[in-house]
Amino acid sequence: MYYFSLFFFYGVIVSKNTKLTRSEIKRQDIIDAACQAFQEFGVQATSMDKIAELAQVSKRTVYNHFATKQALVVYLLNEIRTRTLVDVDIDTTYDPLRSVESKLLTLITAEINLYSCGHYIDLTRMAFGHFLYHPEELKRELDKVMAQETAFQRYLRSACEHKQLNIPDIKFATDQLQNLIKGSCFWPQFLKIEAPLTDEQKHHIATESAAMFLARYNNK
Amino acid sequence: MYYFSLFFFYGVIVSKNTKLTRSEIKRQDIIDAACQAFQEFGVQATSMDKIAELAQVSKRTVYNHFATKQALVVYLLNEIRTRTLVDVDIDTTYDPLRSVESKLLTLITAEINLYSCGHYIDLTRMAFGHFLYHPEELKRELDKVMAQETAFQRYLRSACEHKQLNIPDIKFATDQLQNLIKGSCFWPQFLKIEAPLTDEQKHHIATESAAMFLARYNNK
DNA sequence: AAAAGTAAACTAATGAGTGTAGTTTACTTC
DNA sequence: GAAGTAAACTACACTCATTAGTTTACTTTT
Repeated sequence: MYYFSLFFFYGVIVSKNTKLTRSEIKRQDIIDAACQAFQEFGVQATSMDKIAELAQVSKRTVYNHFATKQALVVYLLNEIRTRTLVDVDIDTTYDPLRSVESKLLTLITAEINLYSCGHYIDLTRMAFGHFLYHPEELKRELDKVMAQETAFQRYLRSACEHKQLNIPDIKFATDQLQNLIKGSCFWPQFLKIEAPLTDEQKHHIATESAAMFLARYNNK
Repeated sequence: MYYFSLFFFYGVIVSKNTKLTRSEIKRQDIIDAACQAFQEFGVQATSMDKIAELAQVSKRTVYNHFATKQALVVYLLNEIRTRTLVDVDIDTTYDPLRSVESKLLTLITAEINLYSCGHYIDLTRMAFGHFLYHPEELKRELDKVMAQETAFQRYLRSACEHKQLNIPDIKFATDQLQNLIKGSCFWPQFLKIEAPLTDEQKHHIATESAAMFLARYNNK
């Protein structure tokens, strides 16, 4: 059972008082159960009866909290996304006191850690099961998640302006760098065909990605 | 309607006589309909009734040709795979008369074309919808498809032995190159979030992937 | 005549969502 | 601390739609 709960307590409620009402506990149980089941079996293959059973709650209670299955799915997608996007707000302007390589490594590592936190993968997996056959909706969902992409772009542009890098097409180069990282850190995890990366592996991928990128675009 | 039939005629039958029996025609209609529906809506969301309707065939006829829905799915996956793997049998030994860059471009282009042929994407999309929540089976299916991966590896090893490239970890470098290509040519197509690539785009990606790879590993 | 196709009605199971009558919980108020 | 109350929970029986797969009685193709 590789699942672990994404939801523990509502911060707000915990802060006012450690005690949760029964209703809140039940709601949480439902959300946990749905989260687990959707991720493990997919949205389609998970019935509301199954969720009720997993949550140890009557089916009627599930419907008291969420009017429809769709509502439950949408709630979860939004909830996980907002919890995932703990905005990786890294300074993206070129700093003459720091080597481009070092800065790039920091940015790459941040990205790898985002992919490794589990929630991000879980979110996209769930979204996929739900949206794989609705490309327009999928595109919309994914766009919301791709905020990080621009961090690279901003820094690369800044470094180019300071003549540290020589990149004819920044958008394209950003994609190349992203592809190097995602191919090793995101997709295999997404497909659950590769075990989670160790810290050494992450570090190796980060340094090698930076090395290849700089070999191509460094302004020597 | 972006679908186009993957199945037209059985080569064998066509060669003996241009005429197909009614049974064979019906069978083909069923296969075409299933193929289309599975790719468009997913296996789960496609009922046998729907397939019969699309194929303009009675439901019983569907069951005369395929005992169960599962049998139909398995048949299609195998059929598409064998049709897709028109083994890209490129020579992978280093040739002193040809630059590494040129040879690499040939290999990369072959790979991009494989991804662009449509069948490959359709196959993996269908396999995914079917196997996303059965990682072990998915892994097995994918492994069968990943024959091309070794072509790069063989050539890179050969070029290393001839001191043309300097690659400490060939498997890792192969993955890097694959990631550069797949990130632009496979995944966006797979997710149907990007229009098919034009020839210029393909060429651009091929040359830039080779350039980045050689910038890193060329033995200058 | 044999093989294959047909429509249509059928079974059995599943799953979303509802209605109901009775029970538990938490929070007053006496 | 006992009694009352409203909200939330429970079990369960129900509707309605869908879907895999079967059966039947009849027709068309080869």
